[in-house]
Formats: sequence, structure tokens, C-alpha cells
Amino acid sequence: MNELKVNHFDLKDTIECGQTFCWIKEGEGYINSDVGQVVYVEQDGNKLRYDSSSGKVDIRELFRLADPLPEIQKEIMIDKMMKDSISFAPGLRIIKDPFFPCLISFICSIRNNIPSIRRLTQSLREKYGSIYKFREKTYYGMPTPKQMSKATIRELDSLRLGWRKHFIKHTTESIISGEVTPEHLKELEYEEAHELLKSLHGVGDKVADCVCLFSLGFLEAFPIDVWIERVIQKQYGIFTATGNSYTKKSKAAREYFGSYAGYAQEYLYYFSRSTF
DNA sequence: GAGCAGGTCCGTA
DNA sequence: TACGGACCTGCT
Repeated sequence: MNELKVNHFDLKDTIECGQTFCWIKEGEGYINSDVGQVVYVEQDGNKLRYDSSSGKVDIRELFRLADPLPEIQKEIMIDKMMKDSISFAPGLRIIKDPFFPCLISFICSIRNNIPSIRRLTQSLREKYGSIYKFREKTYYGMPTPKQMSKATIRELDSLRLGWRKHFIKHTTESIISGEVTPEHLKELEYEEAHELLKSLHGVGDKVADCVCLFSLGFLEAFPIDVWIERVIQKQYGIFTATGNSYTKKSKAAREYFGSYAGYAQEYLYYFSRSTF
């Protein structure tokens, strides 16, 4: 296995804080089969050991190891709640997941619980994705848009996607048509990328923000789900003082925490879900 | 069996 | 621009 020395990084917190459905626990480490091959990573202190099924893998990119974490934390640590949240998981970094798998998995997450989301994404992998052999075992990757486009509504229904089947079908068609591409999105400003993502059927404010943050690298994105909503209602009345719409609250969060609001969101999210 | 879970869409005002 | 109801499915 390859080795990589790391600082200010905790693999477990980064993967298990709830920001990714691409990494799955296996043995001492985690597997990701959604990056065009299979990648395995485990952590031993300040060392990451990793391996992959075929090509080279850029571990530094996947876990955003170049992000200046101490500086980021210093910048967002502007109140006690945030200080406690960072202390809870100081090695948590924002993930960088591949675009389409990230998009599809967060559509699966709409009004759904984590075990169900994992089940749905795994069903999609096994039914439509690429097959890989790695260490004598078989793995399935999340389908590409082209692979996903072969799915019929009837088939998706049999996977128990419920009404999300229409979202996945329509969104896949839009991606295939080239209306929305990750390359283009990355060239845009955050607000523009967020708006463009919302043009996809089934992608609203929250899912668009998750894709912006966890795949496209817009670190100012501040996804607001029910958990974060509870936190900002209870701890940060300031966010709702100017209005109750998603847009206003998320904008208030960016103004309050700054350009690393996404990191603030994830620390708050993980801390509040694990504690309360 | 009613209620809810990591939202979004659509109709209405 | 904002609000409220409906919505698959699985679990409690």
C-alpha cells in the first residue's frame, strides 16, 4: 500500500460526519468505488495508507488536504458554539466527491434517512454501475450519466426510489444533454452555480448547496437541512432576523462565517447531530 | 396505525 | 416572494 503523511486530518470524522455517500466502511478503512476505480484508505495516526484498483489516485484532492485547516478554523471560530463544534472534530475536512455520484446520492437523500440512502445508492451501483475487481472482491461504482440513462422509470420504481425516480430520470437526462456540466459549474460564481444546479428537476436549494460544497469546492456554500435549521434557530437567532427563506438564511450564514461558511456548516452539523 | 425522516414541486395569494 | 399541501418508502 502507498503511504501519505497528513496533518490536521481525521479520516473517520471526515467520512462519517454525513457529508458523503461515496465512501463506505470496510475493514480498518474505507472504500470508494465512485471515482472510476476502487480506492481503499485507512489511517494510522498521521499516516494514510491507501491503495487503488487500477490507476493513480489523488488522495490529497479527495480529502482536500491542501485546505489550510488551521487558518480556516481560526477564521470561522467566532463564537462558543463554533469553538465547541470544531473541538469535537478538529480533523474534519470537507470532502471532494465526484460530481454525478454526489448529485445522485443527494437526490436519494431527499426526505430520507441514512440507511435508506445507503441502500438506494448501493442498488443503483449494482444495477447500473461499472464492475470492478479489487483484492479478490467485486465492487460496483455509481453509474455514469450514460449508464444511468439506461434506467427506465419502471426499473427505478422497483428499486423503491419512490417519487425520487422522476428526479433521477429527469436530472440524468439534463446532464446527458449537456445543459449542466461540472466543468461549467466550476467556472461560475457560487450563486450562479447554485442557480444553475436548481434548474435540474429534483434539485432544490439544499441539494444544490450540497453539490456545491461536497463536489464543486464552493466552500462558502451553507446547506441548510432540518438539523442545521434547528441549530441556527436555537443558537443563531441572527440568521432568521432578516427573513425566514432559505436564501436569506444561507446568505446570512455566509455573511456571518465568511468564505469558509461550508466548513462552519459541517462542524456545526456533525457536532449537533452527535451531541443532541 | 399515525407520524416522521438529512426536500422539492406546484398551486395559490 | 412566500406559504402550505402532497408525496414513495421504511421504520417506530
